[in-house]
Amino acid sequence: MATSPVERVEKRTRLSTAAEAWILMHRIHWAEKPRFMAIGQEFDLAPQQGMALRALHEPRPMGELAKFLACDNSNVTGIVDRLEERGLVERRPAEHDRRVKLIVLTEEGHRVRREIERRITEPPRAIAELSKQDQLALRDILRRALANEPR
Amino acid sequence: MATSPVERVEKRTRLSTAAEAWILMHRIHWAEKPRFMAIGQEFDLAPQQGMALRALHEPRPMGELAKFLACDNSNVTGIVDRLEERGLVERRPAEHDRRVKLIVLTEEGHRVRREIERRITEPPRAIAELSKQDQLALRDILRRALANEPR
DNA sequence: TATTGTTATACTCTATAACTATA
DNA sequence: TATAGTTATAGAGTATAACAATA
Repeated sequence: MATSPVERVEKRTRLSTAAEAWILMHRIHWAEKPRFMAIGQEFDLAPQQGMALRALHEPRPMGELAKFLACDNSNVTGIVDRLEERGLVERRPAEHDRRVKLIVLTEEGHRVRREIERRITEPPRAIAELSKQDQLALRDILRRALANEPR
Repeated sequence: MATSPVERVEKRTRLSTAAEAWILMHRIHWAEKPRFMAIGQEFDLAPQQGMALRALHEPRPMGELAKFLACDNSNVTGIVDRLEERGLVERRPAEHDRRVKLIVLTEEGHRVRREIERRITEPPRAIAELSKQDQLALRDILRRALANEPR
C-alpha cells in the first residue's frame, strides 16, 4: 500500500530546542507516576486527596483549593468530605465572609502532609544521578524558568 | 499557644540540589495541567483516552498499553472500548498468540493523535522564554538525565 | 444581582476479584 | 498451570446545572 495522505503529514517539522526540553521534562515526570500513586496508596489517599493535603500547608478556602487542584469547585466538596471523615482536615467558617469556608489541616493532617512531601521531594534517579555540575545548572535554569511563570 | 511537637518537626532539612531541581520541574509541569485538560476537551477525550492515543503511534497489545498508562489491565478495556466506539482505534487479533489483541489507530485516530501531540509539544512560557543558551543547556542536561532512566 | 459552597446527575477512571480463552 | 483480556463491583474524580446562604 502506498503512503497515505495521513502518513505523509506524519513527517512533522523538527522540534525546537524549547519543545524538546519540554518533552524530555514531560517524559521524566510521567515516569514518576507509579511512584506518586504508590506514595498515595501507602497513606490510603487518592491522588487528588494527596494533592489537596499538599496545598494545605496554610488554610485555604474551598475555591482556592479548587484552583490549585485544577478542577471544578463542586468536586472539592467531596474531596474535602473524605479528608474530613479521616480527621485530616477541618472546615472552619471565615470571619470576614460567612459564605467562605477555610480548610485547615488537623495535627494528623500536618503529620501526613509532611511525610508525603518528604517522599515526593526525593528526586528520581534520572536527576539524582546527574553530575553535581549538571544538577546545579539544571536547578539554576529551572529557577529562572519559574520566574517566567505567570504566578 | 506554644510551638507544638508537630510544628517543631516542620523545620525540614534543606533540599539537596537534585531535590530542588526536581521540585521546580514538578511545579512547572503541574502548572500545565489545565492546558493538558483543555486540549483533551477540545477533542472530547478524557485524560487517559488522550494518553492512550499518544502511546499508539505503533500498534500495542492491551497489556503494554496498561503499563504505559500506569493503571490496571482491566481499566484499559473500558478506555479502548470508548476509543473504539468513536472509531479512533481497532482491536486486531495477534497472529502469534490468539490471546493477545493489538490496538491499532484508525486513520482518524492517527489524525487526532498527531494534532494532540502537536499541541502538547508546545513548550510552556516558562521554558519558551528562557534564553537560547539556557534552552540548549536545559535540553542537553535533560537528555543526559533521561539516559539515566531505567528504560 | 453576584458569589461561595453544596447537591444531584451522569460519565470516566480506579483496583480487586472472578471469569474466558487461549497457551 | 499460567497468561491476556474481559466482566462485575464499589469507590473516587470529573463537569454541568440547579440550589441555599450570604454578600
